[in-house]
Amino acid sequence: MQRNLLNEICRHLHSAFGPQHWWPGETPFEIMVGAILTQNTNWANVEQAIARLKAARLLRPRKLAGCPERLLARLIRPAGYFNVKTRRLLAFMQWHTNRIGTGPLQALRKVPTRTLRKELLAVHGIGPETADSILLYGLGRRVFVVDAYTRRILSRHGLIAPNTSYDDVQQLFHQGLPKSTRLYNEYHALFVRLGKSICRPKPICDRCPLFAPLGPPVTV
DNA sequence: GACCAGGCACATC
DNA sequence: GATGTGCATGGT
Repeated sequence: MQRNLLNEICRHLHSAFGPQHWWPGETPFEIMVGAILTQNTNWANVEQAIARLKAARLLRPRKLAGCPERLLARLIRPAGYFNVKTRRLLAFMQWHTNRIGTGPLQALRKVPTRTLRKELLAVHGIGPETADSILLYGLGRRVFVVDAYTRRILSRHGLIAPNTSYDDVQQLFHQGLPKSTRLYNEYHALFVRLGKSICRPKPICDRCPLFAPLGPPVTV
């Protein structure tokens, strides 16, 4: 792919859709929990689960870490896969307790992103997309999140092969975009925005705004 | 009733 | 290494 084509696409998406203000969440901890709950799940369902956790006053590290499995499963039920996600959340809480505890996130400042990513990927139920969502949106690290929409859109337009690996797609973004956490945040959200509007798994998106003329450059 | 949604682990070949 | 399958709810 041409080096600056990706950048142009992202800028065009921004001019078409505007800023997305991601990730929806009041605290980094809520964002991290949401990243696990949203696995293969509609965000509206996740919101219900998060609201139930909040109502139960469990959306805080110490409380969630000590929450009995059955109660947690009952509360996150609207998010689907509730038994699976209960185990994943509690596995994540073990990492969170060991690494962060109830202290300030500032304490993580000196830990390299590479190290944190490796640790997260070792947690049961956390794969590359979830790890990168936690790193980017929860911890403010400069990693691009590659999700199903991003891969689908790029592959539909012949910009990548359908079976391109997660890490290879991520590399394209890391190499093709200015190295900016803010841009990575905004551009990933924009790919999801575009994907939600027109790029479903089955129908081919022949009205994709990516094919519209590029607008003027936009400062993000 | 069918399809879809901001994945991942595990079994099997 | 590649492919298939289970996990589950709620909205359209």
